[in-house]
Amino acid sequence: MTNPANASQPVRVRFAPSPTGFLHVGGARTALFNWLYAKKTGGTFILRIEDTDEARSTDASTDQILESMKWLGLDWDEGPFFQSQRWDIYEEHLKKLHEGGWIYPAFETAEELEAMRKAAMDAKENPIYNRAALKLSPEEVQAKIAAGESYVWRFKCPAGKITVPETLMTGGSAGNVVDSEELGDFVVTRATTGGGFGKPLYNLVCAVDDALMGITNVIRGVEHLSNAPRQMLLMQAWGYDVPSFTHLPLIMKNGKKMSKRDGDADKLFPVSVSARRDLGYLPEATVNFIALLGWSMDRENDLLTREDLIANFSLDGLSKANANFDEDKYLYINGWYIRNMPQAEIAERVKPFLEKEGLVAPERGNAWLANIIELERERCKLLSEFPEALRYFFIAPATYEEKGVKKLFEKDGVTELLDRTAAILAETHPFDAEHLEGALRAVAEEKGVGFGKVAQPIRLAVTGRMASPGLFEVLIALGKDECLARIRTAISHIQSSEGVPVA
RNA sequence: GGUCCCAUCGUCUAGCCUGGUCUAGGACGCCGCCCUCUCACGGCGGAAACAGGGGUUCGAAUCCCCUUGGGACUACCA
Repeated sequence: MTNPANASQPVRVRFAPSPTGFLHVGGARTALFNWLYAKKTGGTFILRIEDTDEARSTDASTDQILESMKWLGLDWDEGPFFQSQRWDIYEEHLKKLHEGGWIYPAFETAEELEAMRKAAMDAKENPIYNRAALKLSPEEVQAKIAAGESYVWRFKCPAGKITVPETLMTGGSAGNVVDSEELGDFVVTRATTGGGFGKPLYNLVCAVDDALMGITNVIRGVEHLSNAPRQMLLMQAWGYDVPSFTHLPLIMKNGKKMSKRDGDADKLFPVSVSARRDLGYLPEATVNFIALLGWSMDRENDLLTREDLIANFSLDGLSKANANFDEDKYLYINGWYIRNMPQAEIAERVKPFLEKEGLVAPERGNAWLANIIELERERCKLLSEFPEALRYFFIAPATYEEKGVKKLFEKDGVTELLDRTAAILAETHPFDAEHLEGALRAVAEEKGVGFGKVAQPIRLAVTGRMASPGLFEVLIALGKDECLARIRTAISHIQSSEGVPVA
């Protein structure tokens, strides 16, 4: 086996997305693992944009990928490099391949190839190219080119078994052993005419760049496993060192590979990083969660900081089995970060989500805002849940939870209770937790009921809900006047002939 | 169809390479209890897995083979 280039050199890894859509969580994990490996080893993380498919690549996509990487905190040391700006380099390499007799033109049309493939499959054979073009004499080739026939360049795979320096998907061997004849003479350029080379294709540009950029470890999704031997053959044809390869297991969703083709159709569970961000997932939670897809730090801990990840990441700790994208766990981890973030920090992050829903109260001030966010944070697992959770602090309830209305407002004596409580509240000075508790306990005692019997109707009257943070905190945040107004509104609803409006 | 990869609780996984310490550990989810003005948070406890079959061995989740299951690739995309 070829000596991997990473024997003792400093680590150089890369993330090489194609800008044909957004960065999805699978790509993010690939980027993260590369980034982590670089950080852990003190190596270099390179970003390369694989935009050789001019028909499908867009600048908007590149922008979105870069933005998502930044949001995740995956900063790169070199790049971004764009393959579309490196045509000359690939042309040079094509020339070398040609001079070395490694490539040859093949004239079959796509339709012919498709028919051959189908025939091979029907005959239960491996559908690889039959090398018909290789049997053409130089004169025949010249004649076809002169006649303006379209052709592609194919790489002539040498016979024999080759061992790709793969670290993970080895099938129990020292590397990934493949019979190069089963690879087929793969295509390295797009179709062209007139004797030139045509635009280079993925396997070629990837091999050139990985070699030229001095990549020591190619870490990418397992869907590229079968490309590794081809890229290795190419690198060897040029006389370059071959990096070591680590092919990551797939991230599955609903039993199949999670792909950007799945899109963000599912509004609750989109696959793009940017849509997750808009839903209120945190970058630290996202990084933590995707790191756990195919890797684990130890047998105990799942809540990992970026520092934990860097300090403990290792290619040896990688799992080979495909990982299922567990939404529940993602949500749990996100909630954990929301709960454990510094107070000022969480307030800053929630603010834009509130503003987007028009929930602003400049007259209350920033301290008040931070306070109410603090009150609800343990009930929210996504930043986008805050607007609904905090709505009653900004707007008096127009409706009341139906279950609560039945259970609390339709009970005998509730108006008296509410009325009495309002009266006591009105006399409570100062309006703080200590005095509030004294006041409400006094009402409970006076009525001969448990404390909850007093607290619950008040909560429903003031928030419209059955559940909320501690009642005193809510009342204080709202202020005495607002509380009294809401209680009176509730009473009038209960007494009105139309009944209480329910949600 | 061909080639290749993979296989521990429902899910993410530890353990597997270097067989015995595994009556298989943790986490999410689920259930129960506690805390409690509700919800949530938190605490405690519970149910829950080595895909099946053959070997090798004194001994296998760990090594080998087969079966089954899942997946990827099979483009003049990346």
